[in-house]
Amino acid sequence: MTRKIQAVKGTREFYPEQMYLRNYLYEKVRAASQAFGYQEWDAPFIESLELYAAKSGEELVKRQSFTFQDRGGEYVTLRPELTPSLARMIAARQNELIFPVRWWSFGPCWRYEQPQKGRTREFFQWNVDLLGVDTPEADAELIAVAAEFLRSVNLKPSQASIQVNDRRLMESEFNRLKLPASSRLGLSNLIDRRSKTEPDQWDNDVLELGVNQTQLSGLKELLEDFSMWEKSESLKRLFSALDSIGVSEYVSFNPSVVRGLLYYTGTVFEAFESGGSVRRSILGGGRYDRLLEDVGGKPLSAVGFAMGDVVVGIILQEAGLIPEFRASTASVLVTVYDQSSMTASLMAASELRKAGINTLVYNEPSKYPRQFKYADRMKIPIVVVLGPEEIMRRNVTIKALNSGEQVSCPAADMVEKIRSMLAEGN
RNA sequence: GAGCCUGUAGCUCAAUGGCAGAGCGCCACACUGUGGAUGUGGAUGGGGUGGGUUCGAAGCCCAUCAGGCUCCCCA
Repeated sequence: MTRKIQAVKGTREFYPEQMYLRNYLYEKVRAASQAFGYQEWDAPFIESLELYAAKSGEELVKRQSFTFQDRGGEYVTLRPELTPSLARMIAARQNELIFPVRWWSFGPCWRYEQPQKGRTREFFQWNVDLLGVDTPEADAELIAVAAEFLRSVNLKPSQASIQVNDRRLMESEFNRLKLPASSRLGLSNLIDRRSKTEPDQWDNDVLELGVNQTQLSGLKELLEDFSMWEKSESLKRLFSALDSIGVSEYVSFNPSVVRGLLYYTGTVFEAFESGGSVRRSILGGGRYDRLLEDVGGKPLSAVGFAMGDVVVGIILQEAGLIPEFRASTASVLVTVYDQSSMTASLMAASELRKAGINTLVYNEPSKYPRQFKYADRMKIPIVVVLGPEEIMRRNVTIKALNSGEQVSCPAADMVEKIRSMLAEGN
Protein backbone atom coordinates (compact mmCIF):
# COMPACT_ATOMS: atom_id res chain seq x y z
CA MET A 1 0.00 0.00 0.00
CA THR A 2 1.37 3.37 -0.96
CA ARG A 3 1.39 6.29 1.36
CA LYS A 4 -1.90 8.16 1.60
CA ILE A 5 -1.94 11.77 0.55
CA GLN A 6 -4.20 13.76 2.81
CA ALA A 7 -6.56 16.49 1.71
CA VAL A 8 -5.18 19.98 2.30
CA LYS A 9 -5.79 21.29 5.81
CA GLY A 10 -9.10 23.03 6.25
CA THR A 11 -10.63 21.69 3.03
CA ARG A 12 -13.61 19.40 2.78
CA GLU A 13 -14.18 16.53 0.41
CA PHE A 14 -17.60 16.36 -1.13
CA TYR A 15 -18.67 12.74 -1.35
CA PRO A 16 -22.12 12.39 -2.95
CA GLU A 17 -23.80 12.79 0.40
CA GLN A 18 -22.04 16.10 1.14
CA MET A 19 -22.51 17.21 -2.44
CA TYR A 20 -26.19 16.69 -1.90
CA LEU A 21 -26.17 19.11 1.04
CA ARG A 22 -24.15 21.63 -0.93
CA ASN A 23 -26.59 21.49 -3.81
CA TYR A 24 -29.49 21.68 -1.40
CA LEU A 25 -28.11 24.93 -0.02
CA TYR A 26 -27.43 26.21 -3.51
CA GLU A 27 -31.01 25.49 -4.47
CA LYS A 28 -32.38 27.27 -1.41
CA VAL A 29 -30.22 30.38 -1.72
CA ARG A 30 -31.09 30.58 -5.40
CA ALA A 31 -34.79 30.36 -4.65
CA ALA A 32 -34.63 33.03 -1.93
CA SER A 33 -32.55 35.35 -4.12
CA GLN A 34 -34.68 34.94 -7.20
CA ALA A 35 -37.91 35.34 -5.28
CA PHE A 36 -36.83 38.96 -4.79
CA GLY A 37 -35.69 39.39 -8.38
CA TYR A 38 -31.93 39.09 -7.91
CA GLN A 39 -29.61 38.05 -10.76
CA GLU A 40 -26.85 35.49 -10.37
CA TRP A 41 -23.29 36.60 -11.09
CA ASP A 42 -19.76 35.49 -10.29
CA ALA A 43 -16.21 36.82 -10.21
CA PRO A 44 -12.83 35.17 -10.78
CA PHE A 45 -11.69 32.83 -8.00
CA ILE A 46 -8.17 34.24 -8.31
CA GLU A 47 -7.61 37.96 -8.04
CA SER A 48 -4.52 40.12 -7.92
CA LEU A 49 -3.34 40.93 -4.44
CA GLU A 50 -3.78 44.66 -5.07
CA LEU A 51 -7.55 44.32 -5.15
CA TYR A 52 -7.52 43.46 -1.46
CA ALA A 53 -4.53 45.52 -0.48
CA ALA A 54 -6.52 48.61 -1.50
CA LYS A 55 -9.40 48.10 0.87
CA SER A 56 -9.05 45.14 3.18
CA GLY A 57 -7.07 45.31 6.37
CA GLU A 58 -3.46 44.30 6.61
CA GLU A 59 -4.39 41.45 8.93
CA LEU A 60 -6.47 39.89 6.21
CA VAL A 61 -4.00 40.25 3.40
CA LYS A 62 -0.89 39.24 5.27
CA ARG A 63 -2.16 36.51 7.52
CA GLN A 64 -5.51 35.30 6.33
CA SER A 65 -5.30 35.01 2.60
CA PHE A 66 -3.90 32.40 0.27
CA THR A 67 -1.45 34.54 -1.64
CA PHE A 68 1.35 33.34 -3.86
CA GLN A 69 3.47 34.39 -6.80
CA ASP A 70 2.47 33.02 -10.17
CA ARG A 71 5.08 31.93 -12.71
CA GLY A 72 5.28 35.44 -14.07
CA GLY A 73 6.09 36.84 -10.66
CA GLU A 74 2.70 38.46 -10.06
CA TYR A 75 1.14 38.20 -6.61
CA VAL A 76 -2.25 36.56 -6.82
CA THR A 77 -4.78 35.76 -4.12
CA LEU A 78 -7.51 33.18 -3.84
CA ARG A 79 -10.47 35.40 -3.16
CA PRO A 80 -11.21 35.61 0.58
CA GLU A 81 -14.51 37.39 -0.06
CA LEU A 82 -16.57 38.66 -2.94
CA THR A 83 -17.24 42.29 -2.13
CA PRO A 84 -14.03 43.79 -3.58
CA SER A 85 -14.64 41.92 -6.86
CA LEU A 86 -18.22 43.14 -6.83
CA ALA A 87 -17.14 46.71 -6.28
CA ARG A 88 -14.66 46.50 -9.15
CA MET A 89 -17.12 44.93 -11.54
CA ILE A 90 -19.82 47.45 -10.70
CA ALA A 91 -17.39 50.35 -11.02
CA ALA A 92 -16.23 49.10 -14.43
CA ARG A 93 -19.73 49.26 -15.84
CA GLN A 94 -21.22 51.94 -13.68
CA ASN A 95 -22.50 53.85 -16.69
CA GLU A 96 -24.18 50.98 -18.46
CA LEU A 97 -25.68 48.85 -15.68
CA ILE A 98 -29.37 49.19 -14.99
CA PHE A 99 -29.75 50.47 -11.46
CA PRO A 100 -30.77 49.48 -8.91
CA VAL A 101 -28.57 46.42 -9.31
CA ARG A 102 -29.75 43.28 -7.50
CA TRP A 103 -27.09 40.56 -7.65
CA TRP A 104 -26.46 37.29 -5.84
CA SER A 105 -23.69 34.72 -5.96
CA PHE A 106 -22.79 31.39 -4.38
CA GLY A 107 -19.23 30.29 -4.82
CA PRO A 108 -16.00 29.23 -3.16
CA CYS A 109 -13.77 31.51 -1.09
CA TRP A 110 -10.55 30.81 0.81
CA ARG A 111 -9.09 32.12 4.04
CA TYR A 112 -5.91 30.96 5.69
CA GLU A 113 -7.23 30.53 9.22
CA GLN A 114 -7.13 27.98 11.99
CA PRO A 115 -9.84 25.46 11.12
CA GLN A 116 -12.41 24.95 13.88
CA LYS A 117 -15.98 23.89 14.07
CA GLY A 118 -17.87 26.07 11.63
CA ARG A 119 -14.68 27.44 10.12
CA THR A 120 -12.71 25.93 7.27
CA ARG A 121 -10.10 27.30 4.92
CA GLU A 122 -12.21 26.65 1.87
CA PHE A 123 -15.90 27.42 1.99
CA PHE A 124 -18.82 28.52 -0.11
CA GLN A 125 -20.30 31.92 0.41
CA TRP A 126 -23.68 33.26 -0.53
CA ASN A 127 -23.61 36.97 -1.32
CA VAL A 128 -26.59 39.19 -1.95
CA ASP A 129 -26.22 42.87 -2.78
CA LEU A 130 -28.51 45.72 -3.71
CA LEU A 131 -26.81 48.79 -5.16
CA GLY A 132 -28.27 52.14 -5.97
CA VAL A 133 -31.07 52.48 -3.44
CA ASP A 134 -30.60 54.31 -0.20
CA THR A 135 -33.79 53.69 1.73
CA PRO A 136 -34.66 51.77 4.89
CA GLU A 137 -36.95 49.70 2.67
CA ALA A 138 -33.93 48.57 0.64
CA ASP A 139 -32.22 47.46 3.84
CA ALA A 140 -35.42 45.68 4.83
CA GLU A 141 -35.44 43.86 1.51
CA LEU A 142 -32.00 42.39 2.13
CA ILE A 143 -32.98 41.28 5.60
CA ALA A 144 -36.12 39.77 4.10
CA VAL A 145 -34.11 37.76 1.57
CA ALA A 146 -32.07 36.35 4.46
CA ALA A 147 -35.21 35.65 6.50
CA GLU A 148 -36.86 33.98 3.54
CA PHE A 149 -33.88 31.69 3.25
CA LEU A 150 -34.08 30.74 6.93
CA ARG A 151 -37.75 30.01 6.49
CA SER A 152 -37.16 27.96 3.35
CA VAL A 153 -34.76 25.61 5.12
CA ASN A 154 -37.34 25.19 7.88
CA LEU A 155 -35.46 27.02 10.59
CA LYS A 156 -38.09 28.53 12.83
CA PRO A 157 -37.81 32.02 14.35
CA SER A 158 -37.18 30.30 17.68
CA GLN A 159 -34.16 28.52 16.16
CA ALA A 160 -32.57 31.32 14.18
CA SER A 161 -33.08 35.05 14.17
CA ILE A 162 -31.68 38.13 12.53
CA GLN A 163 -30.59 40.92 14.80
CA VAL A 164 -30.43 44.44 13.53
CA ASN A 165 -28.83 47.70 14.55
CA ASP A 166 -27.85 50.95 12.90
CA ARG A 167 -24.41 52.49 13.17
CA ARG A 168 -25.84 55.97 12.73
CA LEU A 169 -28.05 55.47 15.77
CA MET A 170 -25.11 54.17 17.78
CA GLU A 171 -23.04 57.11 16.66
CA SER A 172 -25.62 59.61 17.86
CA GLU A 173 -25.91 57.76 21.18
CA PHE A 174 -22.13 57.82 21.49
CA ASN A 175 -22.31 61.56 20.89
CA ARG A 176 -24.97 61.93 23.55
CA LEU A 177 -22.68 60.13 26.01
CA LYS A 178 -19.80 62.32 24.80
CA LEU A 179 -17.61 59.29 24.26
CA PRO A 180 -14.16 60.28 23.01
CA ALA A 181 -13.87 59.87 19.25
CA SER A 182 -10.55 58.06 19.56
CA SER A 183 -12.11 55.26 21.60
CA ARG A 184 -15.03 54.47 19.34
CA LEU A 185 -13.45 51.87 17.12
CA GLY A 186 -12.16 50.02 20.14
CA LEU A 187 -15.55 50.33 21.79
CA SER A 188 -17.28 48.79 18.80
CA ASN A 189 -14.97 45.83 18.97
CA LEU A 190 -15.68 45.42 22.67
CA ILE A 191 -19.43 45.67 22.14
CA ASP A 192 -19.11 43.03 19.46
CA ARG A 193 -17.70 40.48 21.86
CA ARG A 194 -19.40 41.55 25.04
CA SER A 195 -21.41 38.35 25.20
CA LYS A 196 -18.27 36.26 25.43
CA THR A 197 -16.39 38.38 27.94
CA GLU A 198 -16.67 38.29 31.73
CA PRO A 199 -18.66 41.39 32.88
CA ASP A 200 -15.92 42.73 35.18
CA GLN A 201 -13.29 42.17 32.54
CA TRP A 202 -15.45 43.95 30.01
CA ASP A 203 -15.91 46.98 32.27
CA ASN A 204 -12.17 47.14 32.73
CA ASP A 205 -11.52 46.94 29.01
CA VAL A 206 -13.94 49.79 28.39
CA LEU A 207 -12.43 51.99 31.10
CA GLU A 208 -8.99 51.42 29.64
CA LEU A 209 -10.14 53.11 26.47
CA GLY A 210 -10.36 56.41 28.32
CA VAL A 211 -14.06 56.21 29.14
CA ASN A 212 -15.23 57.38 32.57
CA GLN A 213 -17.55 55.60 35.00
CA THR A 214 -20.61 57.69 34.10
CA GLN A 215 -20.07 57.00 30.42
CA LEU A 216 -19.58 53.31 31.13
CA SER A 217 -22.90 52.99 32.93
CA GLY A 218 -24.55 55.04 30.20
CA LEU A 219 -23.09 52.69 27.65
CA LYS A 220 -24.30 49.60 29.50
CA GLU A 221 -27.76 51.11 29.85
CA LEU A 222 -27.81 51.74 26.15
CA LEU A 223 -26.81 48.17 25.35
CA GLU A 224 -29.73 46.90 27.43
CA ASP A 225 -32.21 49.21 25.74
CA PHE A 226 -34.04 47.06 23.24
CA SER A 227 -36.55 49.76 22.35
CA MET A 228 -33.90 52.29 21.45
CA TRP A 229 -34.66 51.75 17.77
CA GLU A 230 -37.74 53.93 18.25
CA LYS A 231 -35.38 56.90 18.37
CA SER A 232 -34.36 56.21 14.80
CA GLU A 233 -36.66 57.20 11.96
CA SER A 234 -34.91 54.87 9.56
CA LEU A 235 -35.11 51.87 11.90
CA LYS A 236 -38.80 52.58 12.42
CA ARG A 237 -39.31 52.51 8.67
CA LEU A 238 -37.15 49.40 8.39
CA PHE A 239 -39.16 47.44 10.94
CA SER A 240 -42.40 48.65 9.46
CA ALA A 241 -41.27 47.40 6.03
CA LEU A 242 -40.25 44.03 7.47
CA ASP A 243 -43.69 43.80 8.96
CA SER A 244 -45.33 44.50 5.62
CA ILE A 245 -43.12 41.95 3.85
CA GLY A 246 -44.13 39.41 6.47
CA VAL A 247 -40.80 38.37 7.94
CA SER A 248 -40.73 40.39 11.15
CA GLU A 249 -41.00 37.27 13.29
CA TYR A 250 -37.40 36.51 12.26
CA VAL A 251 -36.03 39.95 13.02
CA SER A 252 -35.34 41.89 16.18
CA PHE A 253 -33.42 44.95 17.26
CA ASN A 254 -30.20 44.36 19.16
CA PRO A 255 -28.01 47.29 20.23
CA SER A 256 -25.02 44.98 20.70
CA VAL A 257 -24.77 44.12 17.01
CA VAL A 258 -22.20 46.48 15.53
CA ARG A 259 -20.01 44.21 13.36
CA GLY A 260 -16.30 44.58 13.16
CA LEU A 261 -16.06 45.71 9.59
CA LEU A 262 -14.98 49.21 8.97
CA TYR A 263 -16.91 49.80 5.81
CA TYR A 264 -20.46 49.58 7.16
CA THR A 265 -22.12 52.96 7.31
CA GLY A 266 -25.69 52.42 8.48
CA THR A 267 -27.88 49.41 9.06
CA VAL A 268 -25.98 46.32 10.23
CA PHE A 269 -27.40 42.88 10.85
CA GLU A 270 -26.34 39.41 11.78
CA ALA A 271 -28.19 36.09 12.10
CA PHE A 272 -27.58 33.71 15.00
CA GLU A 273 -28.78 30.32 16.01
CA SER A 274 -30.55 30.23 19.36
CA GLY A 275 -29.08 27.78 21.81
CA GLY A 276 -27.16 25.59 19.37
CA SER A 277 -23.65 24.26 19.48
CA VAL A 278 -22.19 26.73 17.00
CA ARG A 279 -21.31 30.05 18.50
CA ARG A 280 -20.74 31.73 15.19
CA SER A 281 -23.04 33.89 13.19
CA ILE A 282 -24.90 32.34 10.32
CA LEU A 283 -24.79 35.40 8.12
CA GLY A 284 -24.02 39.07 8.40
CA GLY A 285 -24.31 42.24 6.42
CA GLY A 286 -25.25 45.85 6.30
CA ARG A 287 -25.18 49.10 4.42
CA TYR A 288 -21.87 50.18 2.92
CA ASP A 289 -22.39 53.44 1.10
CA ARG A 290 -18.78 54.40 0.56
CA LEU A 291 -17.23 51.26 -0.82
CA LEU A 292 -17.66 52.13 -4.49
CA GLU A 293 -15.87 55.44 -4.24
CA ASP A 294 -13.19 53.78 -2.19
CA VAL A 295 -12.32 51.59 -5.16
CA GLY A 296 -12.43 54.46 -7.61
CA GLY A 297 -16.07 54.40 -8.71
CA LYS A 298 -18.67 57.09 -8.42
CA PRO A 299 -20.48 57.25 -5.07
CA LEU A 300 -23.12 54.58 -4.90
CA SER A 301 -25.26 53.45 -2.04
CA ALA A 302 -25.20 49.75 -1.34
CA VAL A 303 -26.45 47.15 1.08
CA GLY A 304 -25.60 43.47 1.19
CA PHE A 305 -24.89 40.41 3.24
CA ALA A 306 -22.91 37.20 3.09
CA MET A 307 -23.49 33.72 4.46
CA GLY A 308 -20.96 30.90 4.65
CA ASP A 309 -22.12 27.36 3.92
CA VAL A 310 -20.27 25.78 6.85
CA VAL A 311 -22.13 27.15 9.86
CA VAL A 312 -25.58 26.85 8.36
CA GLY A 313 -24.74 23.32 7.19
CA ILE A 314 -23.87 22.25 10.73
CA ILE A 315 -26.97 23.87 12.15
CA LEU A 316 -29.26 22.17 9.66
CA GLN A 317 -27.56 18.85 10.27
CA GLU A 318 -27.88 19.11 14.03
CA ALA A 319 -31.50 20.22 13.77
CA GLY A 320 -32.27 17.24 11.54
CA LEU A 321 -33.46 19.53 8.78
CA ILE A 322 -31.57 18.08 5.87
CA PRO A 323 -33.84 16.10 3.58
CA GLU A 324 -33.04 12.42 3.30
CA PHE A 325 -30.17 11.74 0.97
CA ARG A 326 -31.30 9.84 -2.06
CA ALA A 327 -28.27 7.77 -2.97
CA SER A 328 -29.11 7.12 -6.60
CA THR A 329 -30.64 9.54 -9.02
CA ALA A 330 -32.35 6.58 -10.69
CA SER A 331 -36.01 5.81 -10.10
CA VAL A 332 -35.74 2.38 -11.66
CA LEU A 333 -33.22 -0.44 -11.63
CA VAL A 334 -33.51 -2.95 -14.47
CA THR A 335 -32.10 -6.30 -13.45
CA VAL A 336 -30.12 -8.62 -15.72
CA TYR A 337 -30.85 -12.33 -15.49
CA ASP A 338 -27.97 -13.63 -17.60
CA GLN A 339 -25.86 -12.71 -20.58
CA SER A 340 -28.53 -13.82 -23.06
CA SER A 341 -31.12 -11.48 -21.57
CA MET A 342 -28.75 -8.50 -21.40
CA THR A 343 -30.07 -7.02 -24.65
CA ALA A 344 -33.65 -7.08 -23.43
CA SER A 345 -32.66 -5.32 -20.20
CA LEU A 346 -30.63 -2.66 -21.97
CA MET A 347 -33.49 -1.99 -24.38
CA ALA A 348 -36.09 -1.80 -21.63
CA ALA A 349 -33.93 0.68 -19.70
CA SER A 350 -33.51 2.76 -22.81
CA GLU A 351 -37.24 2.86 -23.32
CA LEU A 352 -37.72 4.11 -19.77
CA ARG A 353 -35.12 6.83 -20.25
CA LYS A 354 -36.80 7.98 -23.44
CA ALA A 355 -39.94 8.35 -21.36
CA GLY A 356 -38.01 10.64 -19.00
CA ILE A 357 -37.55 8.12 -16.21
CA ASN A 358 -34.03 7.93 -14.76
CA THR A 359 -33.01 4.31 -15.10
CA LEU A 360 -30.02 2.26 -14.15
CA VAL A 361 -29.13 -1.17 -15.50
CA TYR A 362 -27.29 -3.67 -13.33
CA ASN A 363 -25.05 -4.45 -16.22
CA GLU A 364 -23.47 -7.65 -15.13
CA PRO A 365 -25.45 -10.85 -14.79
CA SER A 366 -25.61 -11.40 -11.07
CA LYS A 367 -27.75 -13.18 -8.55
CA TYR A 368 -31.04 -11.46 -7.93
CA PRO A 369 -30.44 -11.05 -4.21
CA ARG A 370 -27.38 -9.00 -5.02
CA GLN A 371 -29.22 -6.86 -7.55
CA PHE A 372 -32.19 -6.24 -5.27
CA LYS A 373 -29.92 -5.44 -2.39
CA TYR A 374 -28.08 -2.91 -4.52
CA ALA A 375 -31.38 -1.25 -5.45
CA ASP A 376 -32.40 -1.19 -1.82
CA ARG A 377 -29.17 0.32 -0.56
CA MET A 378 -29.06 2.87 -3.33
CA LYS A 379 -32.67 3.74 -2.49
CA ILE A 380 -33.89 3.08 -5.99
CA PRO A 381 -37.64 2.67 -5.49
CA ILE A 382 -38.54 0.39 -8.41
CA VAL A 383 -36.97 -2.79 -9.74
CA VAL A 384 -37.81 -4.25 -13.13
CA VAL A 385 -37.28 -7.97 -13.57
CA LEU A 386 -36.77 -9.12 -17.12
CA GLY A 387 -35.77 -12.79 -17.08
CA PRO A 388 -36.40 -15.71 -19.46
CA GLU A 389 -40.01 -16.09 -18.37
CA GLU A 390 -40.88 -12.46 -18.95
CA ILE A 391 -39.05 -12.39 -22.25
CA MET A 392 -40.89 -15.51 -23.44
CA ARG A 393 -44.27 -14.03 -22.52
CA ARG A 394 -43.34 -10.49 -23.57
CA ASN A 395 -43.95 -9.38 -20.01
CA VAL A 396 -42.08 -7.45 -17.39
CA THR A 397 -42.26 -7.86 -13.65
CA ILE A 398 -42.20 -4.62 -11.67
CA LYS A 399 -41.58 -4.42 -7.97
CA ALA A 400 -41.94 -1.35 -5.78
CA LEU A 401 -39.42 -1.77 -2.99
CA ASN A 402 -41.04 0.52 -0.46
CA SER A 403 -44.40 -1.24 -0.45
CA GLY A 404 -43.15 -4.62 -1.61
CA GLU A 405 -45.94 -4.66 -4.18
CA GLN A 406 -45.09 -6.64 -7.29
CA VAL A 407 -46.96 -6.86 -10.57
CA SER A 408 -46.47 -8.37 -14.00
CA CYS A 409 -47.70 -6.65 -17.11
CA PRO A 410 -47.19 -6.71 -20.86
CA ALA A 411 -43.91 -5.14 -21.85
CA ALA A 412 -45.81 -2.57 -23.87
CA ASP A 413 -47.45 -1.24 -20.69
CA MET A 414 -44.22 -0.98 -18.69
CA VAL A 415 -43.69 2.77 -18.98
CA GLU A 416 -47.27 3.56 -18.10
CA LYS A 417 -47.30 1.19 -15.15
CA ILE A 418 -44.06 2.56 -13.73
CA ARG A 419 -45.26 6.12 -14.19
CA SER A 420 -48.33 5.46 -12.14
CA MET A 421 -46.36 3.64 -9.46
CA LEU A 422 -43.96 6.57 -9.18
CA ALA A 423 -46.88 8.96 -9.05
CA GLU A 424 -48.29 6.99 -6.14
CA GLY A 425 -45.19 7.96 -4.21
CA ASN A 426 -43.03 4.91 -4.66
C1' G B 1 0.56 33.68 15.53
C1' A B 2 -0.45 31.41 21.06
C1' G B 3 -2.48 27.73 24.71
C1' C B 4 -5.08 23.15 25.74
C1' C B 5 -7.55 18.29 24.31
C1' U B 6 -7.91 14.20 20.84
C1' G B 7 -6.04 10.48 16.98
C1' U B 8 -7.03 2.30 18.05
C1' A B 9 -11.28 -2.05 12.42
C1' G B 10 -15.36 1.22 7.28
C1' C B 11 -18.19 4.04 11.65
C1' U B 12 -18.84 4.90 17.18
C1' C B 13 -15.73 3.62 20.99
C1' A B 14 -13.19 0.10 25.04
C1' A B 15 -8.77 -2.23 27.17
C1' U B 16 -3.79 -0.83 35.90
C1' G B 17 3.22 -0.35 30.55
C1' G B 18 2.22 -7.21 29.68
C1' C B 19 -1.93 -12.13 24.18
C1' A B 20 -5.81 -5.46 20.51
C1' G B 21 -11.49 -6.00 21.73
C1' A B 22 -17.04 -4.80 21.45
C1' G B 23 -21.37 -2.75 19.04
C1' C B 24 -22.95 -1.21 14.36
C1' G B 25 -21.66 -1.91 9.33
C1' C B 26 -19.62 -5.31 5.58
C1' C B 27 -19.29 -10.47 3.28
C1' A B 28 -21.21 -15.62 3.01
C1' C B 29 -24.94 -19.13 4.03
C1' A B 30 -30.10 -20.55 5.71
C1' C B 31 -33.29 -18.46 0.86
C1' U B 32 -30.21 -22.29 -6.47
C1' G B 33 -35.94 -15.85 -10.04
C1' U B 34 -36.43 -11.11 -5.28
C1' G B 35 -33.98 -6.27 -1.02
C1' G B 36 -35.18 -4.93 4.32
C1' A B 37 -36.32 -8.68 9.27
C1' U B 38 -34.16 -13.04 11.95
C1' G B 39 -30.42 -16.77 12.75
C1' U B 40 -25.49 -18.94 11.97
C1' G B 41 -20.65 -18.28 10.38
C1' G B 42 -16.59 -15.08 8.41
C1' A B 43 -13.00 -11.21 7.02
C1' U B 44 -10.55 -6.60 8.47
C1' G B 45 -5.79 -3.39 12.21
C1' G B 46 2.27 -2.04 10.02
C1' G B 47 -2.53 1.72 16.68
C1' G B 48 -2.13 9.29 12.32
C1' U B 49 3.29 9.61 10.88
C1' G B 50 8.66 9.48 12.39
C1' G B 51 12.01 8.87 16.28
C1' G B 52 13.19 7.70 21.59
C1' U B 53 12.76 5.31 26.70
C1' U B 54 11.84 0.08 28.34
C1' C B 55 12.90 -6.98 29.06
C1' G B 56 8.22 -5.31 26.89
C1' A B 57 4.74 0.72 24.18
C1' A B 58 -1.88 1.77 21.68
C1' G B 59 -0.54 3.80 26.53
C1' C B 60 5.41 7.17 28.71
C1' C B 61 8.92 11.18 26.19
C1' C B 62 10.19 14.28 21.68
C1' A B 63 8.96 15.88 16.86
C1' U B 64 5.44 16.19 13.03
C1' C B 65 0.51 15.92 10.54
C1' A B 66 -4.74 16.22 11.06
C1' G B 67 -9.27 17.24 13.87
C1' G B 68 -11.56 19.75 18.08
C1' C B 69 -11.94 23.84 22.09
C1' U B 70 -10.26 28.78 23.32
C1' C B 71 -7.41 33.43 22.32
C1' C B 72 -6.63 36.33 17.87
C1' C B 73 -9.44 37.53 13.61
C1' C B 74 -13.83 37.53 11.13
C1' A B 75 -14.01 40.18 4.64
